[in-house]
Amino acid sequence: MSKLEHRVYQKLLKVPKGKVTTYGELAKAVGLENGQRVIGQIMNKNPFPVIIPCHRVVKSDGKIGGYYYGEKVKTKMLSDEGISVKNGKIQDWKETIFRF
DNA sequence: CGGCTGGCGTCGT
DNA sequence: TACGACGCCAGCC
Repeated sequence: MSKLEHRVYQKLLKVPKGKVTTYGELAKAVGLENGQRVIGQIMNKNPFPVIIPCHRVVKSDGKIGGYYYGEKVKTKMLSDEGISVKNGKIQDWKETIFRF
Protein backbone atom coordinates (compact mmCIF):
# COMPACT_ATOMS: atom_id res chain seq x y z
CA MET A 1 0.00 0.00 0.00
CA SER A 2 1.40 3.40 -0.98
CA LYS A 3 1.93 6.35 1.35
CA LEU A 4 -0.93 8.15 -0.30
CA GLU A 5 -3.38 5.33 0.31
CA HIS A 6 -2.23 5.11 3.91
CA ARG A 7 -2.89 8.80 4.48
CA VAL A 8 -6.28 8.57 2.85
CA TYR A 9 -7.33 5.69 5.07
CA GLN A 10 -6.07 7.45 8.19
CA LYS A 11 -8.06 10.56 7.31
CA LEU A 12 -11.15 8.54 6.55
CA LEU A 13 -10.93 6.83 9.92
CA LYS A 14 -11.23 10.26 11.56
CA VAL A 15 -14.70 10.70 10.14
CA PRO A 16 -17.07 9.97 13.07
CA LYS A 17 -20.06 7.69 12.79
CA GLY A 18 -23.12 9.57 11.67
CA LYS A 19 -21.09 11.99 9.56
CA VAL A 20 -19.67 11.83 6.05
CA THR A 21 -16.98 13.53 3.97
CA THR A 22 -16.53 14.09 0.26
CA TYR A 23 -14.01 12.85 -2.27
CA GLY A 24 -12.80 16.39 -2.76
CA GLU A 25 -12.38 17.15 0.95
CA LEU A 26 -10.57 13.89 1.47
CA ALA A 27 -8.31 14.64 -1.48
CA LYS A 28 -7.37 18.02 -0.04
CA ALA A 29 -6.88 16.47 3.38
CA VAL A 30 -4.07 14.36 1.95
CA GLY A 31 -2.56 17.13 -0.13
CA LEU A 32 -4.29 16.67 -3.47
CA GLU A 33 -6.29 19.79 -4.32
CA ASN A 34 -7.81 18.19 -7.39
CA GLY A 35 -7.32 14.52 -6.79
CA GLN A 36 -10.95 13.61 -6.27
CA ARG A 37 -10.84 10.72 -8.70
CA VAL A 38 -7.75 9.30 -7.08
CA ILE A 39 -9.72 8.97 -3.86
CA GLY A 40 -12.31 6.99 -5.74
CA GLN A 41 -9.67 4.64 -7.12
CA ILE A 42 -8.27 4.10 -3.66
CA MET A 43 -11.68 3.41 -2.15
CA ASN A 44 -12.32 0.91 -4.92
CA LYS A 45 -9.09 -0.91 -4.16
CA ASN A 46 -9.75 -0.64 -0.43
CA PRO A 47 -8.18 -3.83 0.97
CA PHE A 48 -9.96 -3.47 4.34
CA PRO A 49 -13.62 -2.75 3.60
CA VAL A 50 -14.43 -3.67 7.22
CA ILE A 51 -12.15 -1.24 9.01
CA ILE A 52 -12.20 1.42 6.31
CA PRO A 53 -15.60 3.17 6.24
CA CYS A 54 -15.53 4.07 2.56
CA HIS A 55 -19.32 4.34 2.62
CA ARG A 56 -18.88 7.63 4.50
CA VAL A 57 -17.40 9.24 1.41
CA VAL A 58 -19.91 10.91 -0.89
CA LYS A 59 -19.94 13.37 -3.76
CA SER A 60 -19.64 17.10 -3.10
CA ASP A 61 -23.15 17.85 -4.32
CA GLY A 62 -24.70 15.63 -1.69
CA LYS A 63 -25.32 12.64 -3.90
CA ILE A 64 -24.21 9.22 -2.72
CA GLY A 65 -21.83 8.38 -5.50
CA GLY A 66 -20.55 4.90 -6.23
CA TYR A 67 -19.72 2.01 -3.99
CA TYR A 68 -17.92 -1.28 -4.49
CA TYR A 69 -20.83 -3.29 -3.10
CA GLY A 70 -23.48 -1.13 -4.76
CA GLU A 71 -25.13 2.14 -3.94
CA LYS A 72 -28.05 0.41 -2.28
CA VAL A 73 -25.74 -1.11 0.31
CA LYS A 74 -23.96 2.18 0.79
CA THR A 75 -27.23 3.99 1.28
CA LYS A 76 -28.42 1.45 3.82
CA MET A 77 -25.21 1.62 5.83
CA LEU A 78 -25.45 5.40 5.95
CA SER A 79 -29.05 5.37 7.12
CA ASP A 80 -28.11 2.80 9.74
CA GLU A 81 -25.66 5.37 11.09
CA GLY A 82 -28.38 7.96 11.37
CA ILE A 83 -27.87 9.71 8.04
CA SER A 84 -31.07 10.16 6.07
CA VAL A 85 -30.73 9.51 2.36
CA LYS A 86 -33.48 10.30 -0.13
CA ASN A 87 -33.38 9.56 -3.86
CA GLY A 88 -29.67 8.92 -3.73
CA LYS A 89 -29.01 12.22 -1.99
CA ILE A 90 -28.09 13.14 1.57
CA GLN A 91 -30.81 15.14 3.31
CA ASP A 92 -29.38 17.67 5.84
CA TRP A 93 -26.19 17.79 3.78
CA LYS A 94 -24.61 20.80 5.49
CA GLU A 95 -25.24 19.27 8.91
CA THR A 96 -24.08 15.81 7.99
CA ILE A 97 -20.80 16.57 6.26
CA PHE A 98 -17.64 16.35 8.36
CA ARG A 99 -14.75 18.70 7.56
CA PHE A 100 -11.20 17.94 8.65
C1' DC B 1 7.71 8.09 -21.13
C1' DG B 2 2.93 8.12 -23.38
C1' DG B 3 -1.98 6.75 -23.23
C1' DC B 4 -5.94 5.28 -20.91
C1' DT B 5 -9.01 4.68 -16.99
C1' DG B 6 -11.96 5.99 -13.12
C1' DG B 7 -16.87 5.01 -6.71
C1' DC B 8 -15.16 12.93 -8.97
C1' DG B 9 -15.81 18.20 -9.59
C1' DT B 10 -17.36 22.23 -12.13
C1' DC B 11 -19.28 24.77 -15.55
C1' DG B 12 -22.30 25.43 -19.59
C1' DT B 13 -26.50 24.32 -21.97
C1' DT C 1 -32.87 18.95 -12.58
C1' DA C 2 -30.12 16.41 -16.04
C1' DC C 3 -26.73 15.70 -19.38
C1' DG C 4 -22.27 16.44 -21.81
C1' DA C 5 -17.69 18.18 -22.01
C1' DC C 6 -13.37 19.08 -19.75
C1' DG C 7 -10.09 19.04 -16.13
C1' DC C 8 -7.61 16.49 -12.68
C1' DC C 9 -4.11 12.85 -11.06
C1' DA C 10 -2.22 8.20 -9.29
C1' DG C 11 -1.87 3.68 -11.12
C1' DC C 12 -1.63 0.25 -14.68
C1' DC C 13 -0.28 -1.11 -18.95
